[in-house]
Amino acid sequence: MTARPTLEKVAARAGVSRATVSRVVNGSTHVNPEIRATVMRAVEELGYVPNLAARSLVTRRADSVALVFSEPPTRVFSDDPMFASIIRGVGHETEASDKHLVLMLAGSPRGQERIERYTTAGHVDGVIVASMHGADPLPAALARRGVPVVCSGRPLQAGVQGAPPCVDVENVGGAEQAVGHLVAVGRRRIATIAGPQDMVAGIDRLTGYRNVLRDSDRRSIVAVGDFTRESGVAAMRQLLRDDPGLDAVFAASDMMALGALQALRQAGRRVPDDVAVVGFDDVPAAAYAEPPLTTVRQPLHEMGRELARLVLALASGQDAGAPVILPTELVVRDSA
Amino acid sequence: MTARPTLEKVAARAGVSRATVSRVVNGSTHVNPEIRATVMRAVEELGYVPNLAARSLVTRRADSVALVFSEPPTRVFSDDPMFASIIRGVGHETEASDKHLVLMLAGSPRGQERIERYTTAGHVDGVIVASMHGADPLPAALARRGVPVVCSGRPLQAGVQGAPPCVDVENVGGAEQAVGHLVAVGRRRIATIAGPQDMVAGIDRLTGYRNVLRDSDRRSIVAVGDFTRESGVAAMRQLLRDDPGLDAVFAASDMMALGALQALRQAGRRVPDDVAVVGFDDVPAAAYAEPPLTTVRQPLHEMGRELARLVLALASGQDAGAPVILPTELVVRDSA
DNA sequence: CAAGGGCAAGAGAGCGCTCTCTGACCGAGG
DNA sequence: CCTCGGTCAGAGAGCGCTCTCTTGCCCTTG
Repeated sequence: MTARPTLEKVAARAGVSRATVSRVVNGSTHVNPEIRATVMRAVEELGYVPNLAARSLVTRRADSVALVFSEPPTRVFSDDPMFASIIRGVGHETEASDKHLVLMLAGSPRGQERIERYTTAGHVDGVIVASMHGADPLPAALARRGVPVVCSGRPLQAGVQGAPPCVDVENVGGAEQAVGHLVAVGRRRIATIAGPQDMVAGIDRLTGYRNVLRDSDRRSIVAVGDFTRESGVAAMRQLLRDDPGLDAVFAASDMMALGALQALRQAGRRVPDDVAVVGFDDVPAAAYAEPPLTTVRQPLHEMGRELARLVLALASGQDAGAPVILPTELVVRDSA
Repeated sequence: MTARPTLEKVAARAGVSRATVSRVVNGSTHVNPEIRATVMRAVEELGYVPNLAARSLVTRRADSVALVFSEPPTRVFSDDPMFASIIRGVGHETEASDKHLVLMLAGSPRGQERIERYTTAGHVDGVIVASMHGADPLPAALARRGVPVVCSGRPLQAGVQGAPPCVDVENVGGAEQAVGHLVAVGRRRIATIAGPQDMVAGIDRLTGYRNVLRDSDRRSIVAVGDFTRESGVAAMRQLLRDDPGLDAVFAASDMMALGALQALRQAGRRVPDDVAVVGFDDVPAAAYAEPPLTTVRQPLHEMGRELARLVLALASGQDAGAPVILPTELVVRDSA
């Protein structure tokens, strides 16, 4: 690694002081255009790039944002295209603001601690916590130390004063759309494969399901999965045992819906003729399922962008404002 | 944000000098155990966390690694679970080495330039370039400036002196396994849906296909896709037009294989009875396809880990060594 | 013509840390 | 007795940058 030029070097070359070069590099006004040009040339010729560590040391800004997945990454990253979309959205926005994105995956408990140390140490301007579990202690810990933090997904203890700002989708509303559609097409015995009940998305989507059933005077038939395909298969089988006469299923995630499709096929039920199926997420695979899956689309990319925008706003001293809730949209395909 | 304690503060509290605290914090030997304990206590009580910017400024290390996806991220991150696996693998390893992971997605040309500036500026100890396009100028630019760089996927100009070190999978060998299997089960007219011919993975897998066909005295039937599902559908249709009598297809990616499955179904061909299909990648969806897809598994997670290990080794001054080529494995399911 | 105001550039003090160098103190050997 | 080598803690010099403060200049004004 060859020695990289410093401000000092550039200043010497341009025949000005360090301070002036700094002003030019940082785009300050109040610099004589002629001198500015000279400095620019020197910067160019020397290939000068500011040392961020030095800058960060004095400005106490890091120009970076941490994106934390504090789940054990196995589940998080395997199947689920959602996380990639969020990452993309966040990256999109951080790039636009010229910030860097530090990705932290909490594999081990040691990783957890590491993340907490790192993020609370002021090495980032803000933290996006994409953990879906409500019980995650990280957001609160960060907030306590004054680090700007934004959560993806309404935290479980929401409503409590001091809950960190968050970005979420209309989980209740989306589920209502899905189940409402099932009701509208005349289904009578509508079951659900709920998500894990320690995650807000799991809880809220079940709430939406129950809301519609209550209002339409139907009995609820519930099995619980963990958002994975395998759990969808198991839950569907359970449902078929519990109520062989069911004629519709709302799955709280597309992966579970795909699993349900598989279980239904194995059980000899036709979709949607015998059993209508609606999922949630609109993952790419949903459109290619057999039959193509009717589902509730969430704007993941937009969610990532919003997350980044919000944390950046907080980092620049603005107030949090109300939680951002993004709309969902029912995508009707063939399965219901 | 409350003022975070500095080394100075800790030193004052422990009644020692800054240097001693530094020694303790950095785990140097040659410190009296008693004093060490006192210092540790002070660190604990004050909640001291070292300022990385300051440390980095003097040590000229960044303790972080950049992972660059220099493709337009649309394709990269959408469907493809591969990237998530690589990220996970890299994250796994960086965490183990207590390094940070800076993720950079080149969306725009401006992003490209930004990445180049950032990575060449010495703000990271090393760079992992996960661009699959052989023509990417970034690795060479980095190598020129002395920044440790590792590529995922053998670069196109390999063999040329000064090609950066890389980690790749047995693309040729994997394709040979796949097509060999097709030959072994008695297929006569074996077509391929090749990947893009400006990517090494695309080129190499086609080479593997041709190798086996040549040796087994069969005619090659080739259509080219771009690794996406949609392109798989289109290519399969083309193939069916070109040679309606084909009885097997090797697709250079699972997504294309899934597309092929769909096109075959629509064309009324049974898989594997009429046409056998083999994919490449072993994405999670492959196991759930109708019928479950026979494919070539690549150890993506391991690839990520190896990538990280390699760049970390380079960063610590070790030599590159030969390219790391990870083995692939034929996973026989029902489609062939 | 002197005094005041405004603006551009330089000087210099750190930001928090590491690391070399110096100095103090100990026990051993001449 | 003094010297020598060895170990461990402190002193202090920066790392490259930003930013406040000061200085110097020119133009306006009384």
